[in-house]
Amino acid sequence: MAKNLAPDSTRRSEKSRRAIYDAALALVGEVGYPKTTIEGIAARAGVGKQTIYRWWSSKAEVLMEAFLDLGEQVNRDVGQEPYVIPDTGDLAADLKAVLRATVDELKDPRFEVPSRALAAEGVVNEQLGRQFVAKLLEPSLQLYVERLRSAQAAGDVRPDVDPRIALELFVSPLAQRWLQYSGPISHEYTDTLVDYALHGIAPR
Amino acid sequence: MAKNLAPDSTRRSEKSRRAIYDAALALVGEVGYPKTTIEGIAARAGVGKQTIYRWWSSKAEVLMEAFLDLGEQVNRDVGQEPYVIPDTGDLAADLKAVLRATVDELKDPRFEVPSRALAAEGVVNEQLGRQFVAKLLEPSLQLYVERLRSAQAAGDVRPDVDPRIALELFVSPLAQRWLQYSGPISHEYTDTLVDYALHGIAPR
Amino acid sequence: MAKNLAPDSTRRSEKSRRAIYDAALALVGEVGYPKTTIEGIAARAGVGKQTIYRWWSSKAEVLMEAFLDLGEQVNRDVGQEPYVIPDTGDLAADLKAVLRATVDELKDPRFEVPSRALAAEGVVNEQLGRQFVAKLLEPSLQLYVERLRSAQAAGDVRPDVDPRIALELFVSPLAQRWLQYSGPISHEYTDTLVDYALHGIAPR
Amino acid sequence: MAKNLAPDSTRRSEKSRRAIYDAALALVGEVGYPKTTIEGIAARAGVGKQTIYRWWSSKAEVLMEAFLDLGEQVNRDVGQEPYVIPDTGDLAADLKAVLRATVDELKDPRFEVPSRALAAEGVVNEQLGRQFVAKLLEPSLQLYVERLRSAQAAGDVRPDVDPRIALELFVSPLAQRWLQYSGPISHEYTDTLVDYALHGIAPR
DNA sequence: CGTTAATCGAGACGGTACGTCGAGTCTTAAG
DNA sequence: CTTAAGACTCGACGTACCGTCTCGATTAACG
Repeated sequence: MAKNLAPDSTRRSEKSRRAIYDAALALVGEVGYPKTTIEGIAARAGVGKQTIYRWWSSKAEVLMEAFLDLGEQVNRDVGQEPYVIPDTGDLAADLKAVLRATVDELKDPRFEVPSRALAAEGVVNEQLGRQFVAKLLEPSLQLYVERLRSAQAAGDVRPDVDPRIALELFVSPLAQRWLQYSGPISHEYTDTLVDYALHGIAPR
Repeated sequence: MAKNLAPDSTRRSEKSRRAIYDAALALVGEVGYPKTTIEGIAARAGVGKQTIYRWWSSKAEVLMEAFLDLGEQVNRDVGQEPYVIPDTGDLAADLKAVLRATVDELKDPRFEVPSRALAAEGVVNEQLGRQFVAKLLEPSLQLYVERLRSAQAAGDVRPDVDPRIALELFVSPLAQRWLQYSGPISHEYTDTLVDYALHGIAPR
Repeated sequence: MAKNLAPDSTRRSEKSRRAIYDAALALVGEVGYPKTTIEGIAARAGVGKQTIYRWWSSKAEVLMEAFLDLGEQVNRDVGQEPYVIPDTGDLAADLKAVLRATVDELKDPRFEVPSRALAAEGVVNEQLGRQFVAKLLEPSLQLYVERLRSAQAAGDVRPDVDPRIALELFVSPLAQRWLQYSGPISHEYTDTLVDYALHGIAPR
Repeated sequence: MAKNLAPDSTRRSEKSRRAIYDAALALVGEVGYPKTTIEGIAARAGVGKQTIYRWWSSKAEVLMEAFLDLGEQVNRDVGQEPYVIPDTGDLAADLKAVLRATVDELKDPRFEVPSRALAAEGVVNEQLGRQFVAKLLEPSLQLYVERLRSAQAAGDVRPDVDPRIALELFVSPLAQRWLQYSGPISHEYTDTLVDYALHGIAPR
């Protein structure tokens, strides 16, 4: 009997999956996350509702995969390197450059709506939140860890500093302002963050 | 004609308002935000749905006010000062103390569920997000601004530093870890943040 | 104690009563009986809801009184005689004339909507139905009874015939066709009814 | 697009339909028509409200079909002939017999409440009223038409009489008394109606 | 002829039902 | 066995009215 466990993924329709991803992202972009419904995604994708329920367990999960897929797709298109932090030897300049790029990306509506949607869901749904962090946030943060390690090797960062924590000094403020609308975001702002973070706010 | 705008707030039932606040907070605590419904709040409060719709325009708004009210209530009970940052002259120690208290509060389930709910809604609903910031977040942050200004006067913080930005160096990382489950939260962690923020991560 | 019983009718506002009658009839005419609401009547009459509930116990009752009042008003305007059945000595002609007038009245939209509303309510609400009959229907039927009695005296109707039943032979068919849309209504039709009723359908 | 028109009736759940008919009739019988609600029918039938709204557009329509179905069901149970008017050759006796049976039926509460409900709704809602007549009333009246035609052939009714009108002489008075509570209903009463109708009220 | 108690307009209140939407499950027919 | 389609039960939505209940602000009978 035991019929309901584990659909056979070898028989899965690739076309439907693509259509679902596309529909989900399009709808979230057009009407926002709360008004995006499974029913709506199915209709837009020309797919039965069951096809969605068979492979995903929630709207958030669909969107998460769609978003991840979008990322991979973009990466495949652009080149293989997902995106890296430059290492010119000038730590401050490198960090400022990356953060400026991040500021621009955060303001790109193509990414903004689904990112917010996922982030918001993650705040309230711990499981999804951890997934979001593991699959989307942490990989990016690891790039900073690496850059900071390299800076430690070059003597530009104190050796006793924990890079995973240090990076939060400039990344988290930006993240918070964006997430919570707690302040304006600009290149000057992130430049200032880098300066403060590198040298502290206490007088030398 | 124009009859539907602005109910007469002088005739508002205080008892109903209280009951609605209580029910909303209780339900959010018990079943979580998404499963908290207007219908449920009304039923629990022993109130007609219309009485909620008359005075609030969304579940989020109800919860926001309920939460604000809870804060005020607690403040009234405890004493008049909402809560302040000590100024012992030792900036690092003062900040560490407050942040440790914040860590504890963030883990208190009484506040955690509704806070998350509101924060999450604010991520996705800009209007509410800005309200959340203005009414709940910014007032707290202003306390840090004041403490940092005092530290600048005492020569413990460089005079060219913008306190509103500087405070984010230690507040935002904690906020992000809490909001996004992007890392563990502990007293050691916040102590470290203060140290890094005050003196920077670059060698002197 | 006993405060709620019997409002003091000497203090009753005549202006409000008139306004309520007018509003009720206007609304029933405009939107039909089911969409006519107490709230709507009150708003239209510029009257508090309580003023309606104080003096009437249901929508149907308001409408009934409004309709009765309308009748009296019309009678007052036209002349004192409500309306009578002529007695020219020619029974068939007299009945045909009255029924032709009735046909015309039934088609007058000014009376049709509220009459139907009341009649319908009376079908389902026995108390109101009996009131409707007693106050509106029976007085009219009594006129036929009198005319038939006079005809019996003149030898135009068999003396053993019960006039109260006899009148139904021509009145009820018209009433049913009108009430139930069970057939078209015309002067020819009522003429035929009178002929059949007077002489029967069996051959002599 | 155009998705909302015409649900696929081949996939309709027969079980739900039956349950809805049963619930509707039961509720109308128990609490009366005005207190019978779609919500109540759905709950009683163990059915989603949408399933009702999908297939019917109003409470009246549901009840109408339920009532029609009840009739068919009864007919199926009893025998194939719906019910006929006897033709013993004695027209008066035959009519009296049928009308006596009708009187009894009109007093049977099993039929009375829903019949009144439908009739009342039909008074005020022309579309439904005509449906009521077409599906329920007229078929019964046709039986009288046929019996009268047969009587005409036998020379018991004048050949120039229109049977469709003639039947109203005895049917409509009964109908009106029942519908409007305008008089008592009894076997003697209907007998009298038949006598009057057949021979007229004028002396021979 | 003021007093005062009831009625008045207004509308907030606790409720019930409305008709709609979407969730997630289940069934059917086609491939 | 998966798929598109969509009917099903369920529950919440936000709205409309119900009938009850305060509120001042008029009134109108009577003291």
